[in-house]
Parts: sequence; structure tokens; C-alpha cells
Amino acid sequence: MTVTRFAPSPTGYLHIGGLRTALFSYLWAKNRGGKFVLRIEDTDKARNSEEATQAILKAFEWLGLEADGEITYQSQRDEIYAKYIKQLLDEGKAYKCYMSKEELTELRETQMANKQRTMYDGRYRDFSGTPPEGVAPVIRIKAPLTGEILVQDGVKGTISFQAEDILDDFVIARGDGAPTYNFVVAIDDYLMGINEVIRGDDHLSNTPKQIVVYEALGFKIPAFYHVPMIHNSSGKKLSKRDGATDVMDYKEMGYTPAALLNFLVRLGWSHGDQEIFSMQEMIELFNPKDINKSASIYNTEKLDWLNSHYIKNTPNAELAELLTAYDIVLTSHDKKEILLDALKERAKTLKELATLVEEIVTTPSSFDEKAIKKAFKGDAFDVLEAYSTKLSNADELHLPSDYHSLMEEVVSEMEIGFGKIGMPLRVALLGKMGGPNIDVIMAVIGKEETLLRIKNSIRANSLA
RNA sequence: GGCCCCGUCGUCUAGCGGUUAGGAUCCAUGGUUUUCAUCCAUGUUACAGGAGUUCAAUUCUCCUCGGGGUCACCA
Repeated sequence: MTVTRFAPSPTGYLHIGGLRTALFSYLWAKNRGGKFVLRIEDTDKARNSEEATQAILKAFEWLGLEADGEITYQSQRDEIYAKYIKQLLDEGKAYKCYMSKEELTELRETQMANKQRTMYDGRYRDFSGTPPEGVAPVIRIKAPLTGEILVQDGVKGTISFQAEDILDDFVIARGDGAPTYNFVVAIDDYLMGINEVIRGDDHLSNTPKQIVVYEALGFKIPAFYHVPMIHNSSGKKLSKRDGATDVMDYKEMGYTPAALLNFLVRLGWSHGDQEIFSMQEMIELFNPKDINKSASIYNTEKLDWLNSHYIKNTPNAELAELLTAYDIVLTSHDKKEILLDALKERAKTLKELATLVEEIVTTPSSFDEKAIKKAFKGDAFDVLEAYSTKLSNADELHLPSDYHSLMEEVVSEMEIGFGKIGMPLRVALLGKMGGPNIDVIMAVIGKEETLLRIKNSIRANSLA
């Protein structure tokens, strides 16, 4: 069975890049009928926080990406790691190194001065004498010093590393006994049954080290898929400095999970010319072999387009529900269908949609200068009065078409063009140009409010 | 600097030896619309460069250039 994983270290929020690899892992597991598991890599006690873990979990919940089974916390697995450290020590595949941090720094500086590669020199590899006093030893693994390490990567192909170029006897347990990343990753991936690792290609150069661990422990090596990075507009790895990279910011800004996921799945992956993918389609069509080799630049233009697409195609009842997050309560508004039908084609985000609703529902308190100049000229007020009178005498006004036919009556009786009533009325209703059809606006706010707004606009603008 | 990866429109990408190099987004123009938006139509823009291999290279090989990643008792 295919088991994939997402293994964040809880040092901050869930960012866009992490979410994409998580999504890929999730989709592939579901595609194969396998499992997608979550592991929190919290071995660095100094940098981890519980809030970060919760933030990550919350983001997954918002997006509907559910992990299978229990969440694994590395911080709770010390005994397991200790067991394997002991095993390697007993088998002579790892050893204690009593070199102090100062000595290590000195060694590095010498190597740099000689333009050599900085690496541990193996001085305690075969040490059998009396250890120095007062040094808590680290545990180092005996890595191969020569030969070739091959990484079979499902995205990049077979990559060859020379041991002498990249390896040294790296630390697997710190002075305080805490195990290090490259060691625990290999152990956990094996123990958790993960056989397909999809992760960022910044991990590519870690992979040979992890292979050393796999081999020392006799574990089967999983399949690797190293996904290219997402870059910022200046071509560098996306980081927290690049503005909106917190996934939850997108919720705040009014993006829907469907749009964000659809956007991310197309970053570095494609299925022919298809742009729109439902979750179901993503699962059916995703295959890591179709992942691109090259990095992509993060640019949200397309996200806006996708988000407006999804908003247009979301049922009004659901939109009304989503808008409550922006203090817009339409759930029981009797004209919400008409309102949202008119408005959802004009919003790129839910937040914009909220603003648009606000603008319709609220009586305008000010009038745009330019709009007044354009609309309230000639006999504009006479036209408004005429319409107002018709409106007061009418009853049974429900649909936009009811309001529209009254407008047409005025137009034909006064022998004017439609613009002569349209523009002034629009400005009277909204205080500015632009916006949805005026008959829709009137139907939504109703007869009394319409009359009020017309009256207000005449009073406010005839005094000036 | 060592090692590794990458290089098609501004951006996301299709392409897997022979194509007028396709789609999407963005931008521009036109149409629809009382306005704005939507929608529709049209248009501008790309194979980093150089050698090879081949009847034929965007596609295969090598080199150059450019970009990125990584080199911890971080993950």
C-alpha cells in the first residue's frame, strides 16, 4: 500500500510551499488508495512551539486535507531513536566523538583557509584510548568515505553523488543525546511504513545522508520525489519575508480552499491543458511522474482568476454562509438569491463580495463628485421625482423587472433616453457610478428604501 | 567556493525528432451592458547561447552562460 507523509517542523505557520508538497502527497496517497500521514518534526526543542503545531493543524482543517491515523510527534519517540543509536554503536557502525565545539570550529576554519571542503576529519572514528574529561560526546555514524551514492528520484531521475564530495561521519545524536534530523527522518519514514516520499527539492542533498542511515540500519529505501521549489518574484526560495505565505492569510483575504488548492496543484504539475480541477479530479489525475523539474515563481494573478471562478460557481446559500465570517448576515434575507447572483460575478474574493454587499445594503452617506457632475445635470431631478412618484403609487413590487418596467414608463412618457434615468438613479442609490443593474439594487433594498435614497440624494445635492 | 538541480510567452504550463510551437493568466483592442463587472471575440509576447548527432532539432549529447538549492551538535 502506498503511504505518503507530510512532515513539517513546527517553527511557524503552514506556508504555501509546504502546503503544496502536502497536497501532492495527499493526492497521490488518495489516488493509490493508500494513506497520507502527518508527522510533526519537533526534535529541536529550542525552536518549536505548540502554537505552530496548532496553526498547521488548523490550516489543514480549513483546507479539508485530512491526515490518516494518529499524528506522530518526534518529540515523543526518544526511546525509539535511542534504541537505534545503541544498535549502531553496538554494531560498530557509529561511534562517540569527543571533539569539542571549539575544536570543530577550528578544524573548519583551517579547512576553509586551505580551500578544502569543510568536513569532520574522522579523528574519533577508530578511537580506543581514554576519552578527554568534561566533554559530552556526540554520536557520529560511520559513513562511506568513497564510492557512489545513487538517489533514484521520481521527478529528477537518477542522481549520482560521490561520497568523498559530500559525506563525512555526520552527527546522529547531539551531546545531550538528542537525535538529529537526517537520522530520525530515515527511522520514522521506515517505521511508519512510508514508501513514497514527496518533499521539496531542498532536501535532495540530504538524501544521500539518509540513505547512509537506511543502509546502516538495513531499512528498505523509499521512493523519492523531490518537488522543485516555489520562488518569489526575484527568483529566490519562498520565505516568510515574502508577504502572504501563511496559508491562513488566504482565508482572511477571502480565498476559498477550492481555489487555493486548484492554484497550488497547477504550480509545478499539470495535466495537459486543464486548468480547473475539483478535488475529485485532482485525486484521479494526479501522478508525481508529471511533476515538473523546474522551479516556479509564485504569482497570484491566476489565484485571483481561480477564486472568482469558484465564487461564481458557488451556490448562494453557501456564499451567504461564508459571508458571515465578514459580518454579513444574509442567511435569511428574502432577496439573497437576486443579490448574490448579481454580485458574485463581480468579486475576486469573499472579502470583496462582502464589501459589495455592504455597498448595496447600506444607505449612501456621501456622493462621489465626478458621479454627481455626470449624473445630476439637466432635468435629472425631474426624472427622479417622476420615478419616485410612480414608485410610491405602485404596489406589488418584487422582482427587478417590476422596477424596470416603471423605469421604462418614465422614459417613454418623458421621451428621454434610458441613460437619462439610469445614471441619476444609480448615483441616488449608491452614491457613485458602477455596480450591478439598478433594477436589481432596487428589488433588493425594496420600495421604501429606494424612495428614501432618491429623496436623500435630491436633498443633499440640490442644496449644494 | 565544492556538490547537486534547473532553463519554452511577464507568469503558470503543453510539447516527449518533422507542429503555422498549443492552452491559461496578465495586458491591449473590439462587441455585449444605462454604468462597472461578467461574458464573447481578436491581438502582442517564448524554445538562454554555441557546437555536435541526424535527412530533420524546442525535443538527443557536450560546452558556455544564467538561475536556484545545499554544504550545522536546524529541520
